[in-house]
Amino acid sequence: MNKTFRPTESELEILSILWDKENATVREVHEVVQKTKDVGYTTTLKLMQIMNEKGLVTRNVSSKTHIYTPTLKKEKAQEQFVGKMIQTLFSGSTSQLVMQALGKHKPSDSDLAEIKSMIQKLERK
Amino acid sequence: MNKTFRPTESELEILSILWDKENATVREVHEVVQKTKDVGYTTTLKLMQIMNEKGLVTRNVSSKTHIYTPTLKKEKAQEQFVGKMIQTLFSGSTSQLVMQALGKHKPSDSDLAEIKSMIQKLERK
DNA sequence: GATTGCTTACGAATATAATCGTATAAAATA
DNA sequence: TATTTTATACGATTATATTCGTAAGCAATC
Repeated sequence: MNKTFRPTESELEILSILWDKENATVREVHEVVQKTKDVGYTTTLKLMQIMNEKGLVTRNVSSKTHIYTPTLKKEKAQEQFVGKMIQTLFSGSTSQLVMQALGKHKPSDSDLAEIKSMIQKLERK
Repeated sequence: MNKTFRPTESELEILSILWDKENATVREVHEVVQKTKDVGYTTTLKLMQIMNEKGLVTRNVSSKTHIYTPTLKKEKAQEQFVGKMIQTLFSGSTSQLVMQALGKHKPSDSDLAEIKSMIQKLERK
């Protein structure tokens, strides 16, 4: 079994910061959050405490300043959100999602090459 | 200018039904909603009334039973959600999203061919 | 040792989303 | 025409998410 987490918008923002840094203190996270949102320190603290209760993160409490680590893996979250999006917005069609993404946000040439080789691999299956 | 709507989860579900049917009455929408969620008719009604206030849908009131039409276009919603997802979950990398999608949900051969031709078009740009 | 600053804990306020019950009117039907 | 069915309107409740103020403890600095 593998519980499916459904992080809220704010939680997702914090998670993406944690994914970036591997792990971090509330202050470190808050410093990044502040760049985009104007909220108080205790707001970020509270959110991270709630995320801990939900099991989205764990924390190391051995020193006064706690260190938070995400338990939900980035890949898992990507999988969940992409899957959900394909269902609700693209009528279950992966290719439609891919076309939309490529059309609106063109990747670099090397990225295109990478995608191409992936498609070739898929075709051989 | 072009206001960016941010439909909630329930609103998105209703929108996807409306996109499918072009337009529909509350009862028609509710019948589909009921297949997945166990909620009362007035809940669906209320949601659609709120969506009307927000401008997510318009409605034709000329007969007793109102007919609702989505104003937010499916393509626009796709664009918004895909863009947001690329930013928050894929560090701004379109190709990463594409790879994830292709890896987890393999499209049909004809869809793959379609994607391939799209890539070729992009390469020429 | 007293003061200042940083940290967590936690209750409470506020905002937003979702749900439903009831009233009322129109239409369908008995 | 009386009754039943179906629709909207809308207030109220409940659930969930977000925000912040304040208390208390610890540590660095004065």
